[in-house]
Amino acid sequence: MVEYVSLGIVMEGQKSGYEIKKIAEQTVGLFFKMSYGSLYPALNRLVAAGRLTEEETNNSKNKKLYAITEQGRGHFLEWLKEPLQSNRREHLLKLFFYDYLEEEIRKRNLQAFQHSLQNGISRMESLKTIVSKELEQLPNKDDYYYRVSVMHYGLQFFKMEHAFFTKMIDKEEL
Amino acid sequence: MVEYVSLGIVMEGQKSGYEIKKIAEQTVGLFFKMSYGSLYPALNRLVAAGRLTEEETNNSKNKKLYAITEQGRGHFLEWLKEPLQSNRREHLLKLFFYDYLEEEIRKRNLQAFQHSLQNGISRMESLKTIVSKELEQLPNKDDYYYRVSVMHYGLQFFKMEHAFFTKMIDKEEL
DNA sequence: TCGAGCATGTAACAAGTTACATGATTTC
DNA sequence: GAAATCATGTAACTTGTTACATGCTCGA
Repeated sequence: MVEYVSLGIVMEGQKSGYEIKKIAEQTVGLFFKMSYGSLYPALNRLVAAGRLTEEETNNSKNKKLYAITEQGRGHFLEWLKEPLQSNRREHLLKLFFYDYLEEEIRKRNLQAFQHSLQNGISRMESLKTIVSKELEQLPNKDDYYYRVSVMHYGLQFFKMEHAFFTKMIDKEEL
Repeated sequence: MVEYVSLGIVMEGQKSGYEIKKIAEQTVGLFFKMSYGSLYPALNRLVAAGRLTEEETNNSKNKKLYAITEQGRGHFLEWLKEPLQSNRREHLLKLFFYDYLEEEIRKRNLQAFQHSLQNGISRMESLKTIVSKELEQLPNKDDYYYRVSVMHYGLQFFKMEHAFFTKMIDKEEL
């Protein structure tokens, strides 16, 4: 993940590791944290793989500037094209870079994800009905309030994402 | 995390590793995955630490039943008492077990979390104003649609959680 | 009898965090 | 001249996943 985010940020132009981290914090920081301990090794791997170039700036502060290569750009866009998946909020990370993606693929992926959300909503709704019935049979249903609440959370979550992605697809004013 | 979830599930009564995994999938599976590769070693660690007891059932299927000890119960409840944090959705995991927590601490923690959410909403709202103004200055603001969208996602997310936790605090019908 | 489900486990690997280590530059 | 910020890096550790390995039991 660190590698893709780094590539994505460098897509904008030459950056130092330090700058990459700052940008990540200020933009996707809400759902993605990167530490120097993972960033710097990642940058070195990306250089070794030919996806970034490293330029030493001889300003005595040991600052290095990273730029993306054609290969790196391709690699990043391949990743960006892949279907959106909710795993570890990767879908939000991808969404942040979605301006770089062609409209056609973008729309296809957004709609596919939207369908999976609709699916989730349906599944949660039937589960809710079943659980509610089972709960009615119990004399002490108050003892399961929080246990059951996480199911409701799931439903709210899916609905929120669904509403949000509907806006994305229609490119509504946010 | 696996350790706490395992303890939490065994709080209900004796279970095998296999059962623990199944229960986890069916309940908190939406936001928490556990693999056997992490579960079985975790159970052995918990036994070694005296938090679970292991009972061999000689049913030739090599099934083992785990039960929680007093120490394990205490350890689990200590964890549960700690302030709710959004990190890796730990707050949802805790919420699932919140029926085990005393009302006083529960209410205090829920309210504290609620305040942090309110804080998040405020921060996102001011950020939104600033970014909107900056965006108006640009001729090509459409090129930043998705980049900016994740900020709106953050706001929606906080609002959804806020609404949900309001219900939790008031113990409203879900 | 065959496949699904029950049942446990390990070893190699992946990804990231935390703490430590170092030093320059800018700002007050 | 002290503190904040810029700037990079490593080593040990944490936590978990994936793939593999093994075998029982029950129902169609």
